[in-house]
Amino acid sequence: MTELRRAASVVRERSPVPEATVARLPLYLRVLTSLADRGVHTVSSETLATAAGVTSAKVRKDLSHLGSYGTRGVGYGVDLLLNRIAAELGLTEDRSVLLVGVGNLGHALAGYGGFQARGFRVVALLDIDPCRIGESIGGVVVRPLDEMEVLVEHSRVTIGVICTPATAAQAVCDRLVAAGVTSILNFAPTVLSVPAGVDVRKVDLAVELQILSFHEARKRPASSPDGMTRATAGRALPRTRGGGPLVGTTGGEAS
Amino acid sequence: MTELRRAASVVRERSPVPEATVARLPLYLRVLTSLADRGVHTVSSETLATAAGVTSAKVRKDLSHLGSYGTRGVGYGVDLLLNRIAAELGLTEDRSVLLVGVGNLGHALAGYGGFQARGFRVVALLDIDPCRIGESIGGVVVRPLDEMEVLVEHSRVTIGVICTPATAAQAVCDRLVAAGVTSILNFAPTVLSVPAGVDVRKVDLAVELQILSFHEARKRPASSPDGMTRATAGRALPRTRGGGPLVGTTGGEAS
DNA sequence: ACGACTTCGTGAAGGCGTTCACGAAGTTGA
DNA sequence: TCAACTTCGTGAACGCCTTCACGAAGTCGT
Repeated sequence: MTELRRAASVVRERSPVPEATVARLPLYLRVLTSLADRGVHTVSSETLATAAGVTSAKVRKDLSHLGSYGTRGVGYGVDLLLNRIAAELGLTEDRSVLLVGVGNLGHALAGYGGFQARGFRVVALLDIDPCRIGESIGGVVVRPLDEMEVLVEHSRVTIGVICTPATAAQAVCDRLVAAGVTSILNFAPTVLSVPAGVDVRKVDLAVELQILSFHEARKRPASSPDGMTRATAGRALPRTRGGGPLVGTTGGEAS
Repeated sequence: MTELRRAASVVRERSPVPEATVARLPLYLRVLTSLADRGVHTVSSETLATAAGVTSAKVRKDLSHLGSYGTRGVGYGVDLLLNRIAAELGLTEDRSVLLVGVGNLGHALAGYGGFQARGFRVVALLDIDPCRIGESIGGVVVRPLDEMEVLVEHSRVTIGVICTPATAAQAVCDRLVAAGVTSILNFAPTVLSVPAGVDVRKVDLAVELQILSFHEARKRPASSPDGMTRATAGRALPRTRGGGPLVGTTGGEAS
């Protein structure tokens, strides 16, 4: 107000969108899409909050980072907000995705409809196993790993999905980065190291279960089955390792 | 003190473990398991931190919530710490898991080796589609949805995994809760409402990609359709968002 | 036109988590 | 034994995010 307002036509935000807000934008987007499909034209922060499972204050604060797109006394325009969030998430142009490792999980992700439904196109599938090459999943043919560089160059892929065993993940990651991929979604249970400027997000399915298990343990206080106290001497982890590999192969693909 | 302290031998901490710490314990557990397999007996917070991709201060603070299990000047005993974390996560007794919805993703999760490798047993698979019933995945046979209540009762399952389409998720969730399940891992892209006392964690694969897309959009301002190719790949800090033409084409929900 | 009502946008306060810095407590070597 | 060194455990400061509370700004009914 007192400050000289930059009256430029472009939205000159610095980078006012907190990471926590970014993580919720896809949630709002999903709700708004559903509302739009049902023909709803306006929505209040309260309604949107309930549908998204958050508080209304959070919704308003989050959306305020994108600018003022609401109308006081009415709410937010569904279509307007929907476009605004889609733009903020960079979904106006569809993003191409390359998936490496068509094993158990990779195969499922390749055929997962949710990706395409929300603006992502899996343009290439890669695997090192000759048996899998040539197979078609969701209209995309599995190609040998060596074609990675050519594919990235050609199709302008910027996002890579790693579904390989943990042991191969870092090597694949390095090749992806070298080829020009700048965002990686990692499903392998291992920590990836990448140069600055490359984003990595990881999804570890077992970790989610372990977190639930933690809370379960607090609900049912470790009932001692035989009346003996928990003073086990040996390994408590019920791992049933048959042979002992040198490198810890916890998890990973099992095909 | 004011409260009668239980002198039991078991650790009876209330819940001084912050949620953020809980989320990292599985990570430490994975690293420690790997170290144990390699015959390493002690590890410093610095080494553990590097392997887990966090800072050493964070490791020490996290582990301090579990008690003093380190030795100054030396580090942490790998086996000791491994057992301690496993106990904290409730993994000393193996947790049974029930999976509902053996579709694309559910099928992959049922066969995912990572669960069993880390102390979880998928004891039942359910689906409503008659065509899928009878199929065996990883040694477990797919059963009709109606057997849910009996199975939960019998096998003492406390964790349920939902891999159904979004439209069916809430109904399945309600049945699970009614049957006695108190922790739910939800892969369906919808918000589940549950009574107090039930924990829900959600994993939305498309959301992860959308978050990556957000950061991609900031790396490459997207406006110029054919500006630079790869020559300037890397740093692009001075983001200058151009007012992009919004063509929001976000598809509807997918199965 | 205008008061009543609804809802957004936002400063302020509070809570949680991360990072820093350093004393405490152990080991190692002579 | 004792000094030098390593590393843990932790109080304190800092920053991010959430929550609260309320003014601002619009709509609606008469």
